[in-house]
Amino acid sequence: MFSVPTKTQYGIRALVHLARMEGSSAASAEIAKAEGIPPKYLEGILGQLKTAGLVHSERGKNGGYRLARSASDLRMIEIVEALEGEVKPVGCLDDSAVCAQGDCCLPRIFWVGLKGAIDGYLESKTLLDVIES
Amino acid sequence: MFSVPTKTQYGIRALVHLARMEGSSAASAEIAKAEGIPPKYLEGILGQLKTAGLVHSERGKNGGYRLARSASDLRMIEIVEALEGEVKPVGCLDDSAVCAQGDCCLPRIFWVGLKGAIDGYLESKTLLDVIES
DNA sequence: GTATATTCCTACTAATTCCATGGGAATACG
DNA sequence: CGTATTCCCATGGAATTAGTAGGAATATAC
Repeated sequence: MFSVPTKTQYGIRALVHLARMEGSSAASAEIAKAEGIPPKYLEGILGQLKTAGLVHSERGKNGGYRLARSASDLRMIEIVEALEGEVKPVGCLDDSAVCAQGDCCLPRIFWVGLKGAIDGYLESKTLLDVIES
Repeated sequence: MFSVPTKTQYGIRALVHLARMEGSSAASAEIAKAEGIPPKYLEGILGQLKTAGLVHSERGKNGGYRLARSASDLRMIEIVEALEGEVKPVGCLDDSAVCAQGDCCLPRIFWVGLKGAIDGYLESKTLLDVIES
């Protein structure tokens, strides 16, 4: 239950790698080799992280990726949401009047609470915390 | 991210239904109709809940299901684990020495913490909490 | 003891999501 | 110009989830 997709695990490991570069950049293929991540797959993952503004990139020879911010300023929830979208245990989290009958939406508050517990943890941790743990 | 399978949502709604029966039993088909759950699918779900000891059942005419314990004594984590297994964000939660190289297992502590946050919430809530929320 | 309502068991299919892979265009450096 | 890199789009296989189907076993009521 609640297993984390490889995409997210790969993404975090890639960011850990970048955080250790101390400001200099690393190429996708280089990270992939060091971390044991399928190279082509990682390209896409880094693309998503770039779109979300978590990393910067430079093309061409000597190009590569680097963190957009310091590791202490990168919250884990940003990373997770960039790669997999918002934490959303069930579809009807917001809308309290979806179901006309039955107990369909009764557990809604319960799921909202679960989202709160998960979000709270992910917001409390930064990339630096992960590296130093 | 972290979406809850329909099986678990259905299972919880079925238990909510049973909790409201005040001790008397309800047939699977009856619950399915009232809650808008595919009948044959619900049969299997109730079977799992029975195997886990969360409900009791009686066969034959006038048979059906009832809660094995009072709603205030049924923790939500029991229900989730009965239907989907243990909360396990990543595979290598226990073994701290799985990965020989790379940053594969560095984030382990982070995932252990996430499991703790989720488990903590699910342990703190009972079926009665869900009904009364 | 027969009809009926129910759980219980096993297997199967359909749909969806996850996990990549492939080919090549655009860009930058030397 | 040659090479290393990001970037973009499409495709395919694997795994999981979701739901169906058929019928055996069991209990009740008449």
